Amino acid sequence: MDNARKFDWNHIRAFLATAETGSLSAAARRLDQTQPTLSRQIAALESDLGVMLFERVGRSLQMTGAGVELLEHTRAMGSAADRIALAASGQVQSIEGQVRITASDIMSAYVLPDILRDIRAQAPRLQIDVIAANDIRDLLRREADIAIRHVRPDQPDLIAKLVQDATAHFYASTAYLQSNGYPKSKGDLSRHAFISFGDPDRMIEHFEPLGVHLTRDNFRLGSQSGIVAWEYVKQGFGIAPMSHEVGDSTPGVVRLLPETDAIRFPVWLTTHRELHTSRRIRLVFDLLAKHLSK
Amino acid sequence: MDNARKFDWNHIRAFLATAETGSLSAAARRLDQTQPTLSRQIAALESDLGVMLFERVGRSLQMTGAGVELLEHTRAMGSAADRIALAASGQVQSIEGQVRITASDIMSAYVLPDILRDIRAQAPRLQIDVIAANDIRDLLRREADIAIRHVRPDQPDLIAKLVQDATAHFYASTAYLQSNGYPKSKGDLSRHAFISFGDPDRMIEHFEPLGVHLTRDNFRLGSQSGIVAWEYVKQGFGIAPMSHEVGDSTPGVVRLLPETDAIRFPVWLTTHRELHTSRRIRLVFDLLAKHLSK
DNA sequence: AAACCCTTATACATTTACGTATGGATAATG
DNA sequence: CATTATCCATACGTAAATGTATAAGGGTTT
Repeated sequence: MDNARKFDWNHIRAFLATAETGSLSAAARRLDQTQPTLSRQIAALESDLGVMLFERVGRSLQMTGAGVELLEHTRAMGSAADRIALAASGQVQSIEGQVRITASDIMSAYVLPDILRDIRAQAPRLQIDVIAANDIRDLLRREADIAIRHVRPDQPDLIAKLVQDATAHFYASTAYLQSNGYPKSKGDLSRHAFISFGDPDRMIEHFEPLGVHLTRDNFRLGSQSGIVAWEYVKQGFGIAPMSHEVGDSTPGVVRLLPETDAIRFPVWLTTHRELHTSRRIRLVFDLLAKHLSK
Repeated sequence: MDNARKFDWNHIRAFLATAETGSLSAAARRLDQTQPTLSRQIAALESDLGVMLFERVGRSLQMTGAGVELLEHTRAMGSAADRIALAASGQVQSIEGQVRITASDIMSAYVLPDILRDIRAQAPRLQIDVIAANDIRDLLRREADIAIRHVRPDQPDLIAKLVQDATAHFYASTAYLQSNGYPKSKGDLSRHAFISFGDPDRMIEHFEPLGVHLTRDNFRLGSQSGIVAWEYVKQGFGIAPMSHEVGDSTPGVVRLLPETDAIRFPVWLTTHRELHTSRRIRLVFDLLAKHLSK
């Protein structure tokens, strides 16, 4: 019947790459896939079309007459795909307007820059406003378009996506540790100085279930600004928790109790319903999701 | 970067079908897929390209300007795919030569016809010889090109593929059952007349582990030909095992002890190494594998 | 205005495809 | 002639895509 009319279009791409490079292994490298995958895809395509495309003669492949016959149309398909990519890229680059992102000051300063670089590359005409704030802004009142938060939003009108299950550890500067000693266990932490982000009482009750028992006496210095507090940690004033992504890449600061279980916190990407209609918000949302999901 | 240059080509087909039919559900029906699959594929394509293709407005989708822009190139890609299918179909139809298939006489008579019809439709110039034989032919001596067997071949030079784990049951004609009574349990079978395929002793020892205890006295009639023996069953001479595929589609014959576990036997498709180089053998082998795998 | 039909989006279980590791085979190299 | 390197095919565990079931949102009809 019209059995041959349903084949996997990706297999055509595999055939094209194999024909142009001359081997399955080279095609796999070009397509960022593995050689067994290409091997199976070509075999499946041959089976679907009912035609042999290559003769396996020792180590190298030789294209059959049928393969040559199909190659021309395959090239046409490939160039159409290239034109789609090109046109889409042009559409993206023409996107303009404003998108406001709100995130914690820590994330705004230390995590977002790499992502913003990619956004800039893809849509140079877009204007991004980063609202660095540790209190939660109201998306429904359009104080921002996209929010990066660590709690799930309660309003059902918002679109929320859990993009990461991040981990945090305790960090301190080497200078601090040389003066005050290295804590060997969770119990040792109670004798150390901590830097608070925001309300110390909330930090105390947050660490309690983890087996880290602190009191207000441990918090002699702090700031509502995460960046400022982290600066105090770098300067050797004490210990503070930090996401491993930021902590591990800060020079002069080391992770404490590395064998202890990490502190886990979720990362939620939130936006209002306009995501479904606005190209620019959609673009930024997708790129944020891609990068934050690692 | 050139992020948009790597997208799933099948998603382009999904976009094309959605654009031409006007809805995800209709596109899913055209492509023999489900609506959630299409929904995800379009969403993934939009994310990969960084462009919104449709606006979700109530029940119907409306294409965006970006979608219209890409549609033209998408059509080009689709028509190239159609030309590939057409050219491949032409290549298949031009395949000619002889292919010899060996199988049991039962399978040759009752199972192969439907498959042969498909082979004929795809490659009308192919000459198929079916060697109906219940003894095993030697493929290495080229007595046949492809063998359908119920045991795994021992020669390592052969290519073997397990295509099915078939099931068989006991069958008898309604006329026989009205005269001799319906067996209610495996034990009842010992009091009935059986028709033998080939050697009765081998059948006896084959049924022993299944809890069906027979002696030579149960076999008063038989034939080395499966078709002839099955004819005797239809004529009411006794009981015989038969694959459910054949048994269930034979009028006037019913399955005994339906709640009893089925008799299981494997179906192996075997060919010589020429499979890798011969288009016609490859074609027939793949079609047999497709149909026999259900 | 209520009921219905058709649409799209989400949650979960299953199937499918993929990557890693390995074996076999052939051509190029010392 | 042995050795190395490169290529393709197969086996198996894992990750991704698919299908089923279900909910929710709009139009259309009664």
